[in-house]
Amino acid sequence: MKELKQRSTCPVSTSLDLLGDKWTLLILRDIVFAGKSTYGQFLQSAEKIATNVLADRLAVLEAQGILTKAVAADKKSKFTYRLTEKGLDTVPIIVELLLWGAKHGPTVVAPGLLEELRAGKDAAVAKYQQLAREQALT
Amino acid sequence: MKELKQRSTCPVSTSLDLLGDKWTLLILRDIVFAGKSTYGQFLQSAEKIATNVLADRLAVLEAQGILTKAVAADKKSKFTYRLTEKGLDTVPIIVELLLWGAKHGPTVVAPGLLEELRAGKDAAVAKYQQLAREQALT
DNA sequence: TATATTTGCTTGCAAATTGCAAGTGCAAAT
DNA sequence: ATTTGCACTTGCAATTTGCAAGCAAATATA
Repeated sequence: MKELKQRSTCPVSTSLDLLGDKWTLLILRDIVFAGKSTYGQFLQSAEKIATNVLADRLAVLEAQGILTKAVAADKKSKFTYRLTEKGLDTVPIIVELLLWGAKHGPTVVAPGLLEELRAGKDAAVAKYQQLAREQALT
Repeated sequence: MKELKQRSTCPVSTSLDLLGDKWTLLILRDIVFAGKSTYGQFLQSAEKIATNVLADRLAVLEAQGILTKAVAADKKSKFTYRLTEKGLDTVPIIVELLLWGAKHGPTVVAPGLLEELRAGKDAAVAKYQQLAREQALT
């Protein structure tokens, strides 16, 4: 089991110990905003994560209680990754990264999403968290 | 000049291309929440960043317009790093990381800060942004 | 004026992480 | 019985990180 080393007691630092890399939050983004849940789906994202890096991150995220791994409902040879409540609590972080990137970089955002977030951030965050919770039941 | 490679047009991904590592946001945290501004001060933080990594990150952040480098007011042999408006816009990201870390990890937070953030996130963000702006004038 | 110290880096090198390509094992479909 | 799909694992090269030391210019001290 890979233990996570904590560099300090600062909460920003502690969050970055787990989330501070180029891939982890993209996996969580895929679950929340793209409704993805399987290894194969994560591999298909535009950023092209390497297979070993994906496997490593999924293992760390599961070990840290950010997501759960379960046999898929339809196929026993397939796994379904879902966010825990701790994982759902990262949605505000992802949203702020999204807003910053959309404001300062050349990006493409799903139509309506920016407006929805700007109109009411808390409500939008709650909505996407709830959607992810409901998917976990199917 | 180190060019930043963009993995996709997703705004979350674009933000992580620049901010997605273990050190960059800690430097910004030090400026916003600890009032730091010099190379030597950044080196003294609890997380102990390596000198070459710090030099590299400061160069990237300056090149990307997140911070500005200027000769210090008191000493010509000293430099002062300050946030640009683009840099100040990362404060909400840092705040969300702080809140997540404080909720889910064993951390120590300055007394009153959590209460201040929970009482009114937007107002607190605006306050710390304004404080950083004012420091830039001294 | 000479010497020491402060400040902000740079350099060299070992260790760890990442990226790429290929391969493996198991379940399910054909 | 064989092939396909899915979830990884493995090997290896390239990049990034961490650590220790060194360096150069500006300032402080003797």
